[in-house]
Amino acid sequence: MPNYWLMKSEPDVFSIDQLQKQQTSLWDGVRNYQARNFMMKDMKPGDRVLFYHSNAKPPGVAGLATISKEAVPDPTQFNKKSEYYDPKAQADHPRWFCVEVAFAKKFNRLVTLDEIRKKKGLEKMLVIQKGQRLSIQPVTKKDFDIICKMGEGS
DNA sequence: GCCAACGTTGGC
DNA sequence: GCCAACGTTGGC
Repeated sequence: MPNYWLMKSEPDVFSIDQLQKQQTSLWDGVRNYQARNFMMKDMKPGDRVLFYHSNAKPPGVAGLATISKEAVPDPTQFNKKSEYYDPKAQADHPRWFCVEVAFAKKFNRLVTLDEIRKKKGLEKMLVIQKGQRLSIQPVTKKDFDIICKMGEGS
């Protein structure tokens, strides 16, 4: 049975269109322990993902992805030239992990944060809770399905 | 660009 | 282990 997630990305940095172009991508650069733990411990291949565009105008869910590989050490933590370089990470003791995601589909229309706020039944989604800024969040199947329908509508 | 909310760091 | 200072997120 798959789990359901919402993963945030700033479209200026990495968008659903880029994922579609390259089909798969490591979800690297996550530097938050709670988000890391979701990837390390809870995500497994086949899990479904709402691809959320944050810091966008407007922000919202742009499409769907699927977890294609379980977590591996995030290579950017060892790369001194990367903005995600972490001097405290050691090769034999990595600190950060990332899963691989595969493109699934781009919605016909963006499901905006504003619509999610107003939609009956989605009141409990973490993404609309005040102060919630975790970049990877668990989602219920019910909420996942509602968002999918909204994204496929006209 | 502002800033509320939250996470992390580091001195003690 | 506390907590002030600082950094980041992300909507607006």
